[in-house]
Amino acid sequence: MPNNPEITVGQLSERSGVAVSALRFYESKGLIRSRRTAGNQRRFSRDTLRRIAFIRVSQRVGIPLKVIQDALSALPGERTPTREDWARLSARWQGELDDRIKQLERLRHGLTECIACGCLSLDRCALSNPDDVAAARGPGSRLMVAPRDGCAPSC
Amino acid sequence: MPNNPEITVGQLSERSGVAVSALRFYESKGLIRSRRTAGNQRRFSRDTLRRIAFIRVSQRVGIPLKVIQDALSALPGERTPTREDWARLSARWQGELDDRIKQLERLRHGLTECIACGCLSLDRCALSNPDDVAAARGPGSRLMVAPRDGCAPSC
DNA sequence: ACTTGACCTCAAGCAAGGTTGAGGTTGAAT
DNA sequence: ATTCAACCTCAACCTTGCTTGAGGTCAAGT
Repeated sequence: MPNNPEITVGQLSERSGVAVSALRFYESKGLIRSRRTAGNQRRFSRDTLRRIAFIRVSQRVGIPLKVIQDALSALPGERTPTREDWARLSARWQGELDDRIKQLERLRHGLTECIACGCLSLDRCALSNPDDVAAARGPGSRLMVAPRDGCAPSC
Repeated sequence: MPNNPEITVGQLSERSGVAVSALRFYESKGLIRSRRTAGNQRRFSRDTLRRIAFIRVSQRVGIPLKVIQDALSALPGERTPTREDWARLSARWQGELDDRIKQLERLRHGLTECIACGCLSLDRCALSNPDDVAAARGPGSRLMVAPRDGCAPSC
């Protein structure tokens, strides 16, 4: 009883704060996995909680499930992921997070500068960058938030 | 010709980089408005470009269209919005942006700390805050990103 | 007059990320 | 032995944020 390694979907839901329906959905998408009992009920290993933590964190940053799934597929799968496995994974994510934060900061900066001078216009300040996190994927670079800072001279 | 104040939906699309269908969609949602010609075609005033810039910027930060629409409804509507109108609006948004950035930073920090020690677990580090921008709405407060920083002692 | 491209409406479809409900089983406790 | 919450599947539905297509009009050039 001290370390029963398996939990039910309900327990997983309770512990993670994620609805049972969502958990089943995640499983259907391959984000988490489970063993089945003789009676066809799901049993999750406890490290699934970590996976879910990772999923929710990633979602909050705006990463789509598919991409999260790709990332998670880098984890071992058979053996329980080690601390290092997680560390490697999250290191990658920290890069994404950093990028995202920088983007937001540029945005905020741009908003300050450009609105202060009244030129909140797309063609000049290029505040509207169509991409976020997904940016890592495509080869085609889209117009970025102002190479030089602000939109100073033209406004 | 120097200052024809009105543009067609196609021109608006071209200048903003937003698809015509999306522009019509925005109009249907009340995010932008247009006058109609005798022949029932849309004509937009040029400051619509600013609105669209604002919309796209806001979307990038993860704000849903409804909320953006609420914000935009604070703009005059009859008279063309002045610089100050925009400034007021964007000041509000900067607050949101700041919050969002802070959240991300807490996240990154949490990711560093908690993963370094191998305890990426929901119940301890509470990295999984279900809400973002939407947080302003619900009365029920969900578990927040660590009151104290990190997950130090328990890990 | 006629062609052509840009415009119009309205309905349907799509993708993501789930939730809801019907109808049926399991399993732990009484 | 029975009960009853918790589990199962599968299909349908929901919201957001658009796109696509059918069927029709408008306006400018030849």
